[in-house]
Amino acid sequence: MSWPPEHKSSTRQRIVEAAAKAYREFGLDGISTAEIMKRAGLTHGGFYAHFPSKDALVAEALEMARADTLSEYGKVAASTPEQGKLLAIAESYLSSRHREHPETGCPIAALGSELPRQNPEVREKFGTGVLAQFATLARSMGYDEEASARLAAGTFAAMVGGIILARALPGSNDADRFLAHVREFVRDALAADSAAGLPDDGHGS
Amino acid sequence: MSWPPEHKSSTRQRIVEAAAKAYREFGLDGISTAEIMKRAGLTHGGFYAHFPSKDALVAEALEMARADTLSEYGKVAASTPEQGKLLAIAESYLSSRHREHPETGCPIAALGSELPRQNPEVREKFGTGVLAQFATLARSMGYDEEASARLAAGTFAAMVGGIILARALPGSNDADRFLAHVREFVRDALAADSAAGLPDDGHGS
DNA sequence: TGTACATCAGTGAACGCGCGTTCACTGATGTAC
DNA sequence: TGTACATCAGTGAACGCGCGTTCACTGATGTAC
Repeated sequence: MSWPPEHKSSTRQRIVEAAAKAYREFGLDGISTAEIMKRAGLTHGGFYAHFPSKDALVAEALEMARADTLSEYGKVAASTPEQGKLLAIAESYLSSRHREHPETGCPIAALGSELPRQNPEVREKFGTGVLAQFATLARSMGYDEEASARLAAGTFAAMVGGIILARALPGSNDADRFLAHVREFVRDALAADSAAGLPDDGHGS
Repeated sequence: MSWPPEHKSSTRQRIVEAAAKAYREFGLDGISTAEIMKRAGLTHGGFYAHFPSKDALVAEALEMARADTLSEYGKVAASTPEQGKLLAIAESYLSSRHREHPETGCPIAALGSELPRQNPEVREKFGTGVLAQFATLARSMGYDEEASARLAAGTFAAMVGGIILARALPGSNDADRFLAHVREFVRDALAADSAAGLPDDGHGS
């Protein structure tokens, strides 16, 4: 053992971090392992000393990006009273800042439509993480189970779709106006629901 | 002029159709021009007699997919009374069938997160189309302008995000349950809003 | 304390392969006579 | 009506190029004495 044991693992960590950022910025097919290694301060030859394949790096990078995003919105939730957590997360997510910075934002918004085409390992790992994250989110909402699943699902969908659509629009003015409309929509939807009362699931129609 | 004039243009049409379907199924980087030509019943060499570059085909294929999707939901709207059009479109969009068939579905749901990374021509053309389509949708809703922009934006976001998330989840049971929750969320949101009255924009808080 | 050594993280050249693109050619078509 | 011809849609081989991956080598490190 000639190197400090933490040396290799910290290098590995640096590669995963570089990948998590670069994949969100350029897409899973938009940046090479060589370029990622370069961004981690290394040459491409050493890649396979750390990972068995590119797909293995993709899986780890997605996992890191997802966990980072979760913890970021966990902080938002922590500083908000019980009833307002979901709305606070949604408004923070549906921001111009998030729209402008995919590389540090939610990996589902940055890479969502590429996920179904990844190999089964990558897809299953990430999908399971998303599902668990979503269930945790829903349960912490303070509604009964059926109502929280509905509110969390709808809000989550509007968040992801809102950012993806805003990024697809040409011109930041239209994009920001669109985002503002989605925030208002979510705010009204959550307000209407909590006004309808908590014990009952407040289900209209 | 030795060939009937419509011959070349119908071949070209066949290529665009094959591309529109294949890109939605495999992604913009997931299928080669050679394979698309094969699916159109041709060999790859002839590609550049029809298009100046792959990007040109991408732009046309996205445009066709977008227009097709618009007209499909236009039919749904046409067979629904004024107040229910938006909800009818959303429920049809947020279906298991749509989740299972990206290749004939909405190109934003299939390719949304790849769009910001396309070249400016492709991005601008498609983004402008989406914006125009969205504006048309909003105006035909029968609400006042501000309210329709808000409802159309939020519903549109929930539609796109709902399908993308459902496709990212592992296992069709969880995916379909998620889609059902998003449909309920949208239904409640639209019902709450129309209950709040039309002349005023029904805007809470 | 200083030197020889074994380890192994990292280097850099090379490999197939598939891609977008190019181009000389082929052969089916409608036209001229 | 039949034949020679010009046109051009489509063919298929070839081209660079960048990618993921492999591998023989280098040189910085901690250890043994």
